[in-house]
Amino acid sequence: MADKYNPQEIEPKWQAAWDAQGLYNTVEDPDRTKWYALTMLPYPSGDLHTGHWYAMTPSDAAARWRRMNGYNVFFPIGFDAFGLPAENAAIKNNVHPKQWTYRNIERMRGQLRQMGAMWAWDREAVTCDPEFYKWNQWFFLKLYDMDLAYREYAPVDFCPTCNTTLAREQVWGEDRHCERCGTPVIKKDLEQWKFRITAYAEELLDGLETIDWPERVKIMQRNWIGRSEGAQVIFTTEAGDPIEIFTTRPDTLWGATFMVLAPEHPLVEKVTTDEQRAAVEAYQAEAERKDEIARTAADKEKTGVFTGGYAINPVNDERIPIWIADYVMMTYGTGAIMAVPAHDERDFAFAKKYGLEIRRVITGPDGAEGELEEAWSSKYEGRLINSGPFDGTPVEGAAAKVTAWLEETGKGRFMVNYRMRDWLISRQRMWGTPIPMIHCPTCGVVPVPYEDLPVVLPDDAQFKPTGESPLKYHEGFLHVTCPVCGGDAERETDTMDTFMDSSWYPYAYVSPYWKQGEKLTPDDTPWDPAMGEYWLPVDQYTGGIEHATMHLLYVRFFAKAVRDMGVFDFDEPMLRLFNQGMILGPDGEKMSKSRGNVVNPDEYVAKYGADTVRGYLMFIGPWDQGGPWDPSAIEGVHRFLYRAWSMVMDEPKPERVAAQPKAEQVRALERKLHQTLIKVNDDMANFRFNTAIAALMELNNAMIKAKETAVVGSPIWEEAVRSLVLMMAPIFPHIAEEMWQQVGDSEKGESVHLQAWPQGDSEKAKEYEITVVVQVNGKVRDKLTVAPGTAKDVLESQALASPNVPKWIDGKQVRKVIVVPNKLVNIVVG
RNA sequence: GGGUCGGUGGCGGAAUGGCAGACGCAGCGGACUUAAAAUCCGCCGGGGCAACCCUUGUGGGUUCGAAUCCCACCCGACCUACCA
Repeated sequence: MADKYNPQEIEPKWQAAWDAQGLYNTVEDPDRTKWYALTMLPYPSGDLHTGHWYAMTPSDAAARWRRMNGYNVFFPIGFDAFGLPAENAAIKNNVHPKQWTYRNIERMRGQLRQMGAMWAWDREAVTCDPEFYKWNQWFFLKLYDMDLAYREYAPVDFCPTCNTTLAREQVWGEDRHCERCGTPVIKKDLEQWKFRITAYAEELLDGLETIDWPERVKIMQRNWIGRSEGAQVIFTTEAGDPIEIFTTRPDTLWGATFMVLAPEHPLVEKVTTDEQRAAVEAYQAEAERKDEIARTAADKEKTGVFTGGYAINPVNDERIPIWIADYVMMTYGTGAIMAVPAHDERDFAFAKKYGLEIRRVITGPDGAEGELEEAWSSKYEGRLINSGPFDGTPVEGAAAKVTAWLEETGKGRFMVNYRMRDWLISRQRMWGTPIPMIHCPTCGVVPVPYEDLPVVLPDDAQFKPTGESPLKYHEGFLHVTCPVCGGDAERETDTMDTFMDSSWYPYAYVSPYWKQGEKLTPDDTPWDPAMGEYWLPVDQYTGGIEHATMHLLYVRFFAKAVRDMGVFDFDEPMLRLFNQGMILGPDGEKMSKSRGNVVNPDEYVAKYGADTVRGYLMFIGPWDQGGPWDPSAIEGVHRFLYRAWSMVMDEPKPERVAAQPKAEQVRALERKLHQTLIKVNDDMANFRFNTAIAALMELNNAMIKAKETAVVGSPIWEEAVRSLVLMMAPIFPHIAEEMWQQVGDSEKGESVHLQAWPQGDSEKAKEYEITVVVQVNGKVRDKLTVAPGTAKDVLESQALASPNVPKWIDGKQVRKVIVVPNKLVNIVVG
């Protein structure tokens, strides 16, 4: 008897041995096909939780499987180390965020090692290291040079709890709350830095066609970008000020009976008459307040106020009233609309409520021209009426004709509008990358010269309990001489959104902290170009879907911008994406401290070992589905490892080894083995770990039985044992390594993780006899055991002659017999 | 309101047009043990003595045959929301 399976002993042993051998160190080998496998980098919160295990260990198994299949696999790790929790902890406990962060990172490195993953620790990167974030600043300057970074005074979303502005993507839900803390955001007018992501809107849309990403994510990104085609038309106020509008229905221009501006629209003040001013200002105040107190979409009752002003419709020179209403958003389109109540549901409701004119300009499908009960908005049925030169035009295609006419007459033009806004990257917090800009009283806003990078965060910052950035009060940080005129100036105190870090970290990993301590120039590259050339782009990315319209959009934008800087020449940063689901508490709810359903993986690792925890997480169900953690079900995986261990490690009984096995017993094991090899390989390639493990369990069960027969003395037994161990290696790296040292014979001493993945042989996997079902009218009545490939007519006659069939067809007429070779015979009687 | 995904034993799930319930958990019976745990062997959707019958959210349809395809509905999860 060999020793019992003892994960607590073998796991640390192998982790140390792999480290010592440098088994997972990165080697750029031009003779081997590279595979860049990446899992979203963790935030160093201080503890690796079950969610991390669920995201990372299956990624590791997939990466290991690739490696055994001959790829040179790069599987790096690092830390997304900037962000609010560090700062909040600093305020609470009076430690510098840097100390807090690095302490957490140290702890999490240890926990990550316990996973037994093939991390490329030699390429680790920590985003709060100045040698990392100096490149954020370098990128910022490059984007500024390219006019892709700019500063704008505009209303922005501000979280009063986090004390900072947020990107549109970080504002969630009906009540427009902060993604991080849940506080409803408020609007503030601020001078803020933005990245011109909208410049790439079209490309971001088109690029989706070229990448192998989940359809769900693509749909979310498409919706987020929100492309719509229409026309820009310029109305004018009576005073002659232009009011630009965007419409997807230029064919309804003659039906515009009023205009609506967003309450915040800059022209409101000017068009409002004295009589209406009080009402308008009251409404504006109300609308602003509505932003502050969660404006729910539940009450859809439309409200608005007449400004007293009028606009001229350029197509027919009609004078129409201008209203303001909060159903028009300042953040979409131009913040102003032409209202066509007859053909737009919202305008219809508004017109009804305030008694405004509803003028029909499109007939019904039956030619109806009468009064409407509700808005008629079909783009395909009906003809234009009351529309000047376009009377009688079928509505299908009318929009294009009107647009052409608008262009000819100079009243408007074709326009594509996007819902997506530019990326607001300014944050008013301290623990982030300082934006490398200087405010000079004489020269204005001036970039920090490249050679002066990095602008480093001070180590002695004093934190305010309010969360207000200490940078604003830090004399040493603040004061600077203007690089242009040499006069006294101040540094920008805003820092960058941490999504900046995650937008390029995949490239940083190929040669982290490259050019350490060196002065930077605009012609630098943020990583070793040779390394980048070999490893980039990422072949397989894995992570949660919650980033669909944030990180996963930014990272694509950034790739296009970096390409246009000339740093690399590909268009998409990640060729394949897989989104895992979410691991839930035993109660089926999201794990949270307040619910008290948090499962601590360290506890289970201590009890069962990392291999069991890895395997259990992969066994729960399909990886993209997630699911609840069942504390008793983990026993099943542990038992499997225990049984596999004694099956492989314990000597078989000598009398069984000496005996002569029956040929069919040998073939049965060979068949099962090759069926498993084919199945597991296919499952691993497609992230179907749950069924791969089930297949390994089946093989193990079959081998436990076979071990009690003379099959153990035949060569197929050795092959099966070795193959099982090899197939287990990606999911269960430690136990597989330990077992391999016993069964690996010729390769003895060499790691199981350096072995080639065993190949299944479909000939050997073939069944030599199969069961064919005999049905009468679709119900199973008997079964035949035949050789595969038995001819149709033979099957048919055997089926008709099978013992249990006659009583079902007696007295009835056989109308049809359906024979599916190797599957079934269905006798249709009636 | 719109979009996406899902609904299969007591539970997690397998099967994507051809024997529903692989694999595992829980449960039940047995062996070992003074006993228990662990381990091992067996049973395990429901009804019925049996022959058989019923069973994949509900109702319809296509098909020789449907968990799987189509239509309608119900329920749940996630995303999104006055998008002009």
